[in-house]
Amino acid sequence: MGAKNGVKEEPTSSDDEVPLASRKRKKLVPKGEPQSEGSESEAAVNGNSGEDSDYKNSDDDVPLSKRKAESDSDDEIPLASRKRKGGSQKIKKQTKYDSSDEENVPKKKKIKKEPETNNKKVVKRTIVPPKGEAKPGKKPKKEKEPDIPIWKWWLEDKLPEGQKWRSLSHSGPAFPEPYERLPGHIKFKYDGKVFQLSERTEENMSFFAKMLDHDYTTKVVFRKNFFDDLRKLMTQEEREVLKKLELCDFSAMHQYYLEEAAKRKNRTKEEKEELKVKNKAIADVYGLCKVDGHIQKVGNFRIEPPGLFRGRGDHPKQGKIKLRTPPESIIINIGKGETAPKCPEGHKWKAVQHDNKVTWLACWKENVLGNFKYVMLNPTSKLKGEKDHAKYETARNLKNCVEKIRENYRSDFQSKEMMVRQRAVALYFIDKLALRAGNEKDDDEADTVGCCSLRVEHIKLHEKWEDKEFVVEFDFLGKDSIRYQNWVAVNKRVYKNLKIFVKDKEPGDDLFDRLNTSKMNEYLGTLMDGLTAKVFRTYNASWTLQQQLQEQTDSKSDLPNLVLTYNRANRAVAVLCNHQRAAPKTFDKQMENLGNQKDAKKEDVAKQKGVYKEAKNYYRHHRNNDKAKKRYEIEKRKLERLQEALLKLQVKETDKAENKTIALGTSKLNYLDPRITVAWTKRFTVPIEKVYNKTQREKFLWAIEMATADFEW
DNA sequence: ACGCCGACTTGTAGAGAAGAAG
DNA sequence: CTTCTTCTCTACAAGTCGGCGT
Repeated sequence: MGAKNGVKEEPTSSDDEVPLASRKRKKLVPKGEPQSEGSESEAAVNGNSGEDSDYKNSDDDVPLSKRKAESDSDDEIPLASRKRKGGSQKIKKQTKYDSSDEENVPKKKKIKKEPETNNKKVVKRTIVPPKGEAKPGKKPKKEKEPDIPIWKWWLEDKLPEGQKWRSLSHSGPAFPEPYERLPGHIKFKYDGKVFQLSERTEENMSFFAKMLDHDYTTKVVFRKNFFDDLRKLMTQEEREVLKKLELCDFSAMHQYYLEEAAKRKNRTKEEKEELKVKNKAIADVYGLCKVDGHIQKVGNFRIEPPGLFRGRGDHPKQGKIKLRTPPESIIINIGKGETAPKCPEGHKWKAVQHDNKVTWLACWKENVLGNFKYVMLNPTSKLKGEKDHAKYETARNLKNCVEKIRENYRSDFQSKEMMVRQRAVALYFIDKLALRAGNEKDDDEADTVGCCSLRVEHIKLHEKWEDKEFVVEFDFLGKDSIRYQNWVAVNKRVYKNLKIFVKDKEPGDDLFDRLNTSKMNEYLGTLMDGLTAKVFRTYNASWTLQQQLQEQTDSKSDLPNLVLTYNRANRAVAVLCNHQRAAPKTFDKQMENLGNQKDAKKEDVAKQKGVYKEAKNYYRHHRNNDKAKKRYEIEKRKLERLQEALLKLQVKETDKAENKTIALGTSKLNYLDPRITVAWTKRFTVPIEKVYNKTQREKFLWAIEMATADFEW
């Protein structure tokens, strides 16, 4: 499946055969080794309000949830008791965000004044009445949609550069259910003795108890982080007693939650229906908003519930407690002149702002990593659709100048300037292998890399590998700690350069020590407007899809085989982008089942063949017998249908086998220009629902409308 | 130049719904 | 109808990248 071969000629050498087929990739199951962080957290607990609270991450670790629900601001975080300056040399993260009010509001550059022009255009008032809670059964009154359906956004007037909307109203975010205490008979025991827990500790423990069957709870780092945080959030009395996680007996709690889960699963039809109605009522209020006069779906309108942080791979912060987010932490973004969504009784929003340079409706800062979380629109919205379209247009644009860029970097392989050489080689990888850019990462994140952050230890150079020359072996953990393993025959000059880059370096040293993503992107920007590293991924993915479809589609194929062709093209892209999934747990069994089904069907076919032949024979000798004729025809059709079914099974089997560890969804959703797919389905009259499910059709409605059968990328 | 921050896209897992098999 | 499988959808973590302040 040399998807990209033949396109990117490498004049200088034989590196065209990317041994895609030979890739062996597996998810690295990270072994959670100790990673002991020292005793900082202990200090945190003890120094709770003392002057020695100068521990790492002190800000992050301050138990926000100490705040009373009614508290009206963040101010009560004992600022005074915390040092924010002294000794901060070793404290990198800490300053990231501070707890004082102003500082916690994302400082938007120029949000202060909105251009006058908008005010004029502010469409009439909200249709989504702000509500404290969903009123089941009563939907917000619907207004009729404006003349131009929203998904034909390309027919609408463009907004001025940088402006994202003219008017915006919504109902704010929905909050998760409050914690429900365990029934009295569920006891928690510590060191064999029943112990009465405070509500907060019980809630925090419940997060752990619910996960007891999960692998996470066996990991040392996870357990330590959890228990450290748990202790910080305990009452004084609890802290004095509950000192070791190992002595905590969660079995009663765990059992209880298992039963609850079972109950949930065994809900009756009526209960399910009731629940559905209730959810719908919530979605009708919080799931919709109005942008520039159009009703649009909101994406993630629910505030994330509290729980334990599930960092992927070997994340140093896995297991830390993600606190419940109170309204006091949430910033609302709405149109000027709109009434802010109603805040839950007795609370108030952290702030209400009117910034039309951003697309989010609400945001808050999450306590574990200190990142912002946003409530944003659904992918079906104009705002997202337009952006998506623009992304693909940029990638298409790259198509026109990619050859020049390639020539460019090839000649840079010989530059006297080391940075330029490194940049050229890195770009070669980004282009040829669709690697991610690879920003630097902090020590308190999982150790993963991309192109620019590759280290010496991640590649091996082979003068000869199997039948190829100048092979680079890649083996590293990429995004989400997914392993990337590949053997690539490269341009000879690239190989020589790599030899130089590696020379006199330790395994842990940066391969491209003069390079980083900003330099790369800055450079790319000079080559083409809007060009950045990730555009290459989009470009190569979409280009490969089109190429594969063009090459592989046999217009005489029947429908199942056409679909198979599409899936194969899709798969070639997924392989290129290294989109992996864990092999389904029951994969082998499933394959076996399919095999059995196929055998059975084969038998049926054989049997039917006999019946058919007999009928045929009989008919041949009784030409004028209507019954014989009818029987012959019936048996014939039966046979055909069976053969068809067998074929389908066969196709299914191949498709499944090839798909074992490959995830198609990501590329379909994020990398493949939907217009290519749409054009293809139109050209070969494949029903669109064979390749896009409902959500996908909604997301790509713009492309379904836009692309004709002759669309060419 | 560089590090931090904010906003936005990309990515996998897992829950829940729907469908097929027994 | 129940049970097991498969598909769909949501949740939320983890990237990318531009801009700002120093």
